[in-house]
Amino acid sequence: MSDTLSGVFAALADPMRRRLLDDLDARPDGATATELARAVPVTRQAVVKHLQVLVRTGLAETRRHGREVRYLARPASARPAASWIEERASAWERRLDRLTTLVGARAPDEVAPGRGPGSPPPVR
Amino acid sequence: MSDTLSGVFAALADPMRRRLLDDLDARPDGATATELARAVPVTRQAVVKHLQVLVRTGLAETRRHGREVRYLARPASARPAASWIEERASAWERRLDRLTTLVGARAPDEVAPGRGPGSPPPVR
DNA sequence: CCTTTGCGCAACTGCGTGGTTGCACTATAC
DNA sequence: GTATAGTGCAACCACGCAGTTGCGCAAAGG
Repeated sequence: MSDTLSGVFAALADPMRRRLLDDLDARPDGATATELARAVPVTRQAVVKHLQVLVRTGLAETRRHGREVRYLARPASARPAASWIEERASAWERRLDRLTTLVGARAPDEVAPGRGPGSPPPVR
Repeated sequence: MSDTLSGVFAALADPMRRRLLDDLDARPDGATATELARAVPVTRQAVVKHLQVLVRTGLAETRRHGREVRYLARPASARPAASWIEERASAWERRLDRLTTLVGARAPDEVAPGRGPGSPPPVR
């Protein structure tokens, strides 16, 4: 999972982590692990681990104030993940459109020149 | 993890699964597990398991033709996940905007959306 | 008929990880 | 000073999962 995309997806796959991220997102000046742990049915240590995952994937960052460590949300780091999904989904929809227009045109011989080089659309 | 959002995120967290999804996405009429397994350095069984995960989360569907089972991509099922991210990211940016205007408008050249995680805005 | 090919099921292993407990350390409060 | 949170580190356990191997079975193709 050294790949950053996998990291983001994996981080967001855990409901607890999404919950913490939301909690963090609601506090403009962040929160400490112990604060967050009070609102959640797990140990502070567990919360810390989750926060470390978020930090490691860039979804959160830390800032020290005296002896306490405040965590801040950085949801923008998840944008590439959202883009990945969106690319596939829209590509699929484009293909669907092409297909339906093709069927509607009911003329296999006047098929439009495929997209790009190397990938002709052999509808089989 | 019975929650569907977690399922989608978890499914996409695996590079192999994303790879298979892309491979599937490239074939308009789907592909069988054995076909996909030929292009990938793992067993057919492993591919089948991955495909089952994709089906279970709605990211793919199956269709039987005779004795073979073709898998089709359904990337649109991941849209809710993308939306989840996008909501948080944009909310965070709104908050940032509010903050910067509050601090004093002399700021940042750009707070525009759509950049990678590598260049965090100058939150100071 | 028999052979081949592809699918499905089950068991097993290795590893990552969510969660816990316990303890040591350090900065604040009294 | 002492007491009191708050943080960090480490060991440990349970569970899930990616991946493998092995086998059985059904559908095509001779």
